[in-house]
Amino acid sequence: MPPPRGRDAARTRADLLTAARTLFARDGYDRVTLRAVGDVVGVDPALVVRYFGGKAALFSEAARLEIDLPDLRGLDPEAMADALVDRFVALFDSGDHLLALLRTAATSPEAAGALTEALLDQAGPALAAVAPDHPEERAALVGSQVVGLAFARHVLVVPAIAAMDRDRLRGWLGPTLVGYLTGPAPV
Amino acid sequence: MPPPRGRDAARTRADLLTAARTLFARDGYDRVTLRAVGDVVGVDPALVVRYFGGKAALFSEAARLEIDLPDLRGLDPEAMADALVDRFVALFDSGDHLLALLRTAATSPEAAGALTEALLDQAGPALAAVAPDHPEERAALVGSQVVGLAFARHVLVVPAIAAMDRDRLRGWLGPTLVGYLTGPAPV
DNA sequence: CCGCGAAGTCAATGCTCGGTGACTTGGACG
DNA sequence: CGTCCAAGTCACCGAGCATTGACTTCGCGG
Repeated sequence: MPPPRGRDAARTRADLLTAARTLFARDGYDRVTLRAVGDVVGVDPALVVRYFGGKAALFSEAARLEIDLPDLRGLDPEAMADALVDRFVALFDSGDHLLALLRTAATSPEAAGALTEALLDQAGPALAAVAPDHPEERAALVGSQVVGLAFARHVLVVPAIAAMDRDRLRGWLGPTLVGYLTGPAPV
Repeated sequence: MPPPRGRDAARTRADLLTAARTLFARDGYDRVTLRAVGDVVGVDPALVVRYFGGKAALFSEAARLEIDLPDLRGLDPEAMADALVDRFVALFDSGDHLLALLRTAATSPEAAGALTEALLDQAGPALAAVAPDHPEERAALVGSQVVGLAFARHVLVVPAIAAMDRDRLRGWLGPTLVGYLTGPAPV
């Protein structure tokens, strides 16, 4: 049993935020109710709107994404593949931010914009830095495979993909991602 | 102006179905209302539940997916790549079934199951037929890239990807898909 | 021209949700 | 021990939704 919840606004706020993130990651924006968020923490739903201003604001704070790709320049292909897969897999295997954003992006243009922006503005430059040409296309293709993997693994839960450990993911996806980034462009 | 809607149940039903499919593809299950579906056709929402039994039944009829992959056996890699990309791109570039299912799968376990099942049971065997080993993993990886592409192109609308024509998609994705299917497996 | 069944309408019901504002309670501090 | 403000609660809107069942209207066959 956790210590019997003192009246600590900062702690309550933080608890609400992580509870919301978990629920958003599992159910998506529309199907999460402020009542449910409050229940998880054991607090009245009105507090949620008091602390965050409303459901939309709660979401945008809970789903803020930080991709933090390492510098890929100078890495040999193998190392680059490992770095990419490791970082992206960590992003959706541990941490609910990406999943919350992904689930919600499917039906909310704002969330879709936020996810696209995170992918393009945060991961984009690091990816483009090692692309010999067509940097936007290459970065976007990497993003598409990452998003597809996250979807298959956590939303669809395709058994063959959900069962892969990180090594296996590295083995399959590494070549694809590095190929998109540094391989030859079509015609 | 279309002919002033006679009282034709079959036609009304069909119109409702395609209207629903379009809306589901654009907004996802939760954000589509039976009122909206009725409005598109110019008919009372109660008719929708009369004809289909309810919103859930309407969706599952509207989003029924037929993937219809051609036989890939005996094709050289280039031809196989073209066949795969062409079919999958057609599936989400023209036709709302896949998009409706994809948008909804993000937040509905039933829709997620339906999409997974379509991918595995319909496309799976055709893909597995040309896989030298690990057929489930290979088919699932193809599926993950296809889903990611659909998501990036139609949900996120990443400019670099939304702008690609079919030839360019073939050039970028063909090698990846064929690589997943017939390339060497990791270690 | 009439009547009857199918096609479509209408109003109402019950539910859930986000958000609001007045209220109560806890605890730190003097 | 008492005061006082922040932390938390409570009851309550107003809106939107799917679904229901009784009603009305169209149009075809006789």
